[in-house]
Amino acid sequence: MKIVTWNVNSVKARFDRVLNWVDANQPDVLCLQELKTEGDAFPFDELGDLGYEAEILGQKTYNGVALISREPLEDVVLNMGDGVDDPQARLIAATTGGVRVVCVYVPNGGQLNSAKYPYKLEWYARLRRWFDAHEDPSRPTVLCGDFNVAPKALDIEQPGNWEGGVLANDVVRAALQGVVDWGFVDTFRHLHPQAAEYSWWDYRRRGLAGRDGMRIDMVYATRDLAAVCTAAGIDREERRETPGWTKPSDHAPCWAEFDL
DNA sequence: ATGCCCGGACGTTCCGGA
Repeated sequence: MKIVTWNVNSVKARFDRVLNWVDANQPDVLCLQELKTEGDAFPFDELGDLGYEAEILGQKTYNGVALISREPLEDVVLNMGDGVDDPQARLIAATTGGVRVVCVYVPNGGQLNSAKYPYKLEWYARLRRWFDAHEDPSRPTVLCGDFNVAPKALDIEQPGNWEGGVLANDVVRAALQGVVDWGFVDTFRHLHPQAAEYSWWDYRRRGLAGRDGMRIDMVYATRDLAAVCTAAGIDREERRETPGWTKPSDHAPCWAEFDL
């Protein structure tokens, strides 16, 4: 089973690229973030033609997440439902092909001194409580998405540009670790302990050529599932500009394969 | 010098992204 996460930065602007990528790469499960639509622009019909069904939690302009699978999507959950007044569409979960899949778009955090930063930290704390209350770490579970945290200095191409900021400091890393400690393994890092590969390149820093990438998109799996993870990688080519073709997202698809 | 690029919209400039 091949599971992929991809922050597409508007599914409407990325319509052709998403369908082309799915057709070329044939994932079993695809998790998308930053749809930036409530659903009218989502390619339900075109994905159906390729053999997929989809569930989405849309939002106009910002956020929005989707789960796309060849197998039925069951027991769908939309956002955490924890009583917090939070209208942002950042979590969708479902069971498909025998695996519980949770797709998240973690808040960016803005600046350290902005209100968005404590919102990010609280979102991570809520996510851990949500797992404690609703999910079972003994079940095969995948948590994937855009975590807006580089787990280690190794995950940053130019640490001097980012260390200490909202994506790379001890506090946000501890917040991410709090969720990971529920029972997850970072599949990419598990299989490639020393690999310097990245999943996001800022549009403002000349893309891939700017050599300033970060690995902030991950596919986490529970231990038993990670034990049968046979391959994991990042499709850096998808981040490349293609003359005469739709522009790339600033994030690359990140994938893991499980021998199920 | 910390900027540069994108997508979206109560759009012609702003916000958010990370």
